[in-house]
Amino acid sequence: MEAALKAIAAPHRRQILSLVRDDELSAGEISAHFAVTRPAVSQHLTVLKEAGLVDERRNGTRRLYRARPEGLLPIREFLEEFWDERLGALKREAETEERKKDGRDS
Amino acid sequence: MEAALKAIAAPHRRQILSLVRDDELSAGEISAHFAVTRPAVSQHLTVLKEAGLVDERRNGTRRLYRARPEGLLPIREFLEEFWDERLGALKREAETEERKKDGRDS
DNA sequence: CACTTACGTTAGTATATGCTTACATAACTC
DNA sequence: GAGTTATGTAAGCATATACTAACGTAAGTG
Repeated sequence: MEAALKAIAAPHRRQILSLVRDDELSAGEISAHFAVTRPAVSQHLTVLKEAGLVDERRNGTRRLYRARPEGLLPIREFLEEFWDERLGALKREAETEERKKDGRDS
Repeated sequence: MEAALKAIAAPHRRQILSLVRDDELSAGEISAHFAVTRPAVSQHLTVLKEAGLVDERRNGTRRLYRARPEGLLPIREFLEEFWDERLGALKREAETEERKKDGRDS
C-alpha cells in the first residue's frame, strides 16, 4: 500500500492514471498530455508500474499502459476500515453520553 | 485532497492517525509511541492538522488530538469513482468483444 | 514571581523526489 | 544493415521532506 499511496500522492501520476483508466495508451500518447518532458513521464510510469497501479504491454516498439485498479484496493480497504471503525467509536461515545444523561451507568 | 494524500503517504503519520482514531490523545502521549523525537511528531501533527485529518483542542498546557475521518472522504471519493468507472470501462469492452464474437456489429 | 510542564518553532542537515539533458536500446522500414 | 521511431536509463540539479538539537512560550505550581 505504501508504494501505491506515494504513487498517487503526485498530481502528474494521478493524471496519468486517469488517462489510462479507460484507454490503453502508449508512453508517447501519454506524455503528449503533459508539459514535462517524455523521460519525466516515463519515470512516473515506472513508479506507477512498480506500485502495481498500471500494466505494461509491449507491442512492437511501443509500450502500452493501462490502469490496474486492483492496485488501489489496499488503500480503499485502509480507508474504509479507518472510516468504519471511527464511526463505531463515535457511536460508542454517543451511547456513553446517552447513559450519562440518563443517569444509568452500566 | 492533495494535502490529505501526501499526509497519509508517510507511515508515521498513518500510525499517528490510527492512534487518535478512537481516543483523544495529547501530543506527548502520541510521541511516546514513537522512536523519533517529540518535535518530529509535533511536525507530523501540524501536517495532519493542515490536511484536515485531525482536530486539535487545547486543554491547559496540553493539546489534545483526535482523528477527523471526514478529511479522508475526498480520497475515498476519488478512489471509488476511479474504481467504478474503470469497471464500467471493462464492462463496455467485454460487450464489444461479445459483439465481435457473435458477428453482430451495431 | 521563580520553576516546572507540555508544547510548538527555528535552523541546520541528510536523503528523497521531480525534473532536464544526454545517451542507450530495441523494434520496425528501406 | 543504415536510418528512423518509440522508449527507457543515467547523471546531475534544485527543491521538498523528515529528522535532530536548541530555543521560545503559554499555562499550571510552589
